[in-house]
Amino acid sequence: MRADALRNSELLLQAARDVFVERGPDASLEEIARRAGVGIATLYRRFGDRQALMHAVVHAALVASAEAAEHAQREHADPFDALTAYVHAVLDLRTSAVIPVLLDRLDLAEPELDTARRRSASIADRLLTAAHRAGAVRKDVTFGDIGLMLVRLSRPLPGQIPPETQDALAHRHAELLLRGLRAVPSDEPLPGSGLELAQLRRLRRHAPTT
Amino acid sequence: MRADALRNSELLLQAARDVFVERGPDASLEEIARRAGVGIATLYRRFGDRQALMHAVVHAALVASAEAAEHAQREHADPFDALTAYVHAVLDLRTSAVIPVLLDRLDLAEPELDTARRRSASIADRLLTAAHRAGAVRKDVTFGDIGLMLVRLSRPLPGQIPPETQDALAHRHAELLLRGLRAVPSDEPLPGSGLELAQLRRLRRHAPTT
DNA sequence: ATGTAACCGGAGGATGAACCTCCGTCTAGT
DNA sequence: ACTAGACGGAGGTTCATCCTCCGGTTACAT
Repeated sequence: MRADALRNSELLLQAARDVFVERGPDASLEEIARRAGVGIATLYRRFGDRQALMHAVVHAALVASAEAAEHAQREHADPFDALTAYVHAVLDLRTSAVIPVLLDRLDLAEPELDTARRRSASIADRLLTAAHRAGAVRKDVTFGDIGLMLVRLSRPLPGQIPPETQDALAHRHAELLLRGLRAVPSDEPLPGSGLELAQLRRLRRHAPTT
Repeated sequence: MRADALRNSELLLQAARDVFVERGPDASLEEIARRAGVGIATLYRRFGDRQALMHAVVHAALVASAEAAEHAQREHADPFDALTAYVHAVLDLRTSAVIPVLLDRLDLAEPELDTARRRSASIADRLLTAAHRAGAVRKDVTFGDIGLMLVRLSRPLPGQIPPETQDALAHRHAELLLRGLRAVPSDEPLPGSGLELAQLRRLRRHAPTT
């Protein structure tokens, strides 16, 4: 593969990731090409169709975040620090932003994707389990909670906010979230995870939705 | 105004709010009409154009959440409980979801909108100030933090998730957030709000974005 | 330096979605 | 029972996106 072709492939993958995140799975392929700074023909030549492009984007995201998880585990002895590093890495990689957007359109049975998914999930799960075992994280916080909060933190805020600001805010709010996850002395169960729905319902008594 | 016309107006406002949240400010007006269960002509007859519809949606949202804030303050003696009730109410009203989506397209100078905005903001601000004064909320948590986290919590998650699940998750995650906001003994400043950016930078050293 | 295989960009016809008006029908309220 | 006022949806127009084809350009080996 020629060097320029390789470079354009990577530019297209990045652009596709960002545009899918912003505009959803039906985003214009021409906008992706435009954003990558290449012609539309180059996109079609490289990826054939929308499906193949989505597949490539998701595969790259899974591989990158698996590596990030391994790296976080290797570099940080303290489990909470490792988890924190992983959370920030995933925000930078936009993994949690792009995958849910494309999930419905993917063939998850496809072996290449399935392998990458399992690998990524198992390493991330190990990170949280370690944090739990060390007593660093609230007991009632699940893997799903963290995953979904990462989705929320990854998604771009609506309106015209410069990308650097978006990123800075996401990382700041991630810290806010991590404080919420952290085990504290007064460790009451969280409504919805267990039995304490009554308390939540009480607090939600408010003026009716008009 | 005839009763059926009034009912259709309200259905349209609700549908418009939801569709704008899901599809952004350029959402199809025909989809809005479809979702409201009325003909497209009814939408045009009632609101004239997209601009007027957006205006009406935002105005309704501001008024409703101002009322919710007053209600929360009136009903809860404890400032943290009041704040909690307000957060859950705003999630139900979708205020924080719809306003940022339409913000760029609105004429904020427009008096009717400006009045509603000031009123809503000042009441909400009073809620947080009270919580701060009571020492119930971390000192480095700003009004902007809460507002933006509400935006994140309000936005629909991508993919095919049933609305009830979306709502339940949003409220659960709101609790997670509120725990993070709550003042705790080991009350280190949050990176980004003050000076402690070095720590954040250290934790963010991870595998490079590919 | 030069040849060439591989790569590139963009024009352009086809398609389909959304806009917005017009008009014949229906019904809420007196 | 009457009618003012509200209703729905057809349809002409406009416009973005799709995807292919082809003439020009470039990386790289010799």
